[in-house]
Amino acid sequence: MQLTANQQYVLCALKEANNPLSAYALLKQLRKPGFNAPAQVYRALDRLIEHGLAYRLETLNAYVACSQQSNCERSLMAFAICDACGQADEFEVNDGDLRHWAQSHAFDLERTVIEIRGRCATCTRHQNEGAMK
Amino acid sequence: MQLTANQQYVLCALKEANNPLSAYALLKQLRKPGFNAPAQVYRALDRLIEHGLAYRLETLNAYVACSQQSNCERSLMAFAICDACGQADEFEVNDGDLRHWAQSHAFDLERTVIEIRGRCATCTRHQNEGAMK
DNA sequence: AGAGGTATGTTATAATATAACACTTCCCAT
DNA sequence: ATGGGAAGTGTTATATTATAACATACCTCT
Repeated sequence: MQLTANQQYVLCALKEANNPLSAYALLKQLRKPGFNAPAQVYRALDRLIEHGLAYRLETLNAYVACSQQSNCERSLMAFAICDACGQADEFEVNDGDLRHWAQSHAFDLERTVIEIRGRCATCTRHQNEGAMK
Repeated sequence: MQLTANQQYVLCALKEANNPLSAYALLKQLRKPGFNAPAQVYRALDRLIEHGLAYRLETLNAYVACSQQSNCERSLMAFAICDACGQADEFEVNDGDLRHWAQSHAFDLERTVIEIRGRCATCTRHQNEGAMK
């Protein structure tokens, strides 16, 4: 898989970010390398997502690089998104339940989205410390 | 739980629709009863969602009425969304896996989103018939 | 009656995403 | 080698989704 220059720019920006980035945040960052319009960002994102190198977080309208070294494509990834700090953790889940429902309802499953929202360990700890004063 | 007039209008519109409706589709439908601005729709939706009477479909930016008679709040609901006809089926899933991940990572889970995309049984059948000509 | 909370109507604007079109680049089949 | 097609690019314009802000209205409890 060979990435174009634009796709590499976007992927690098996502990898260097600590948090998910919106398409417009990416655009802002990539003005210097020559990005001028949202379509450029969205097109690169589309390809990256197609190839499993990035994900769109549906509950956030934002994008992240795939954090797994190997094949994200083989397994189902879920995201835990912290509402306090914005970090998104990717993890693998067993989708047996969903596949079972799909099969028993003759639903031809193409794509699965699983996102959980809440507070990450770090932010929960800080919140508690605050409360203890 | 007592709904206001606006909330009832929105809930009825959602219930009568076969498919998920966008906020602006709702607005368009509710011009006659006196809706004039998106904020009116969004506010009503917020309350309905808060009370478990409606859901937002994150992958669709659209809204549906809860299809369960009883308490959707007690269990985790997932949606199967057909990319051909747009229908969204609500069903209950076991989120043991996710809760387990959250617990073992000290993630304070607030909300879970599960949506699957694909083709419903009916549309898959029609597609096949089409291909058989 | 009046204070506090929630809902409402309204105007304006922010944030996210796509359409459309002309042009380029690259590959490879003739 | 060449020209034809697929994919990518740069650009302008616009569509779609969502929120901010603020004045007013409507309840409910005292």
